[in-house]
Amino acid sequence: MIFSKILINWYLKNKRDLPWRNTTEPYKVWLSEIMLQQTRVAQGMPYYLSFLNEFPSVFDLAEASQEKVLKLWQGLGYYSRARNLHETAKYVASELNGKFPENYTELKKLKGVGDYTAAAIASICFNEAVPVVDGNVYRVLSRYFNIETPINSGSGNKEFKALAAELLDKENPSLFNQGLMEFGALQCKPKNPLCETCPFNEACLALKYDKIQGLPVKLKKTKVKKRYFNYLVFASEDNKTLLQQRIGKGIWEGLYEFPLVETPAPVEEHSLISEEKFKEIVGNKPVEINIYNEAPIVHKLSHQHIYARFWLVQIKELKGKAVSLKNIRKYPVPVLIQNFLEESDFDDYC
DNA sequence: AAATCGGGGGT
DNA sequence: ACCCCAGATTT
Repeated sequence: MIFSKILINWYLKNKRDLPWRNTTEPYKVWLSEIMLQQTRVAQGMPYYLSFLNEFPSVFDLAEASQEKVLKLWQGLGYYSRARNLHETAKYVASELNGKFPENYTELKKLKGVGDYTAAAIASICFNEAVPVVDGNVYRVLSRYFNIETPINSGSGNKEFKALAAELLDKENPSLFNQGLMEFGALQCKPKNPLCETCPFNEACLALKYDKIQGLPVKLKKTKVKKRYFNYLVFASEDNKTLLQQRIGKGIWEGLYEFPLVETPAPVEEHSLISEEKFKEIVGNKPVEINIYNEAPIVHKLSHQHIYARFWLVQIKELKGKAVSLKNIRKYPVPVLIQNFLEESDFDDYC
């Protein structure tokens, strides 16, 4: 039997019942695809549901503040997705009268919509015969055809996309694409794939040559950097603190955090208070600071390990943009800060 | 082509 | 510890 036929039969029998599969509304499919980029279904699911609940249409999302969008996105990671999501919603609502583009080429022009996502939306919503190539597709095809081209190389992407396009069932692109991804997620898993019950186990070349473990081939991992964060947690007598929004290119752009003194190495109090950044934040008047966590909290991200220590700064009065502690929950913050707030009950003071 | 951007789960 | 996840964007 032909590849696509077997695949679609497998899919119809084994697919999970997921909320974004009960619709072809571009808004809902787009939302799910953005959220699921580099994100497991189980992790993205509650965010998908809360976003749809809060923003039933693209107009609702467009009208929201960026802070509200980021707050709802908090904990999902890759926050540029949320910023691009919001920007695209505003564009679709105001420039396209709320109607998403209806083909791959036009979809790809939207911010945050790349090769994969444009193909996914085009095929699922509009039955356009364009192949999706995500992590699942790389794995399934590399194994079935015993392809050793690194999947994260320029030629690799082209090769797998061409292969997927060739295999694609042009009559059923939606079923085929979703089937191929679902098959990778449930059957042809990265570790311990279910080859015994696999409908392709007689044709799969990787299984034949006992190369399941070694495929797909992926090039190097970039080295993990270590960073040392010293957060200054102010607390005034009228229950206010200082938060600042991260700006610029780096991590957590747009999220809020306590005033930060980053140092190239771990520091103790005497070194910390002599840092220029510390003086800039605290000012000239001497203040008493107390370490909250002697042992740094290690916050591990895929490309950097952050060693964070929190310093409590009791102060009489905070001027300017001080944040009332009872409002602190409204701000979008990194998980590192969220964890501190929960552990310390810092926001329960008042 | 390589680096950057999160957080969580599986092994 | 390392890898992976319905990748996109910038350098």
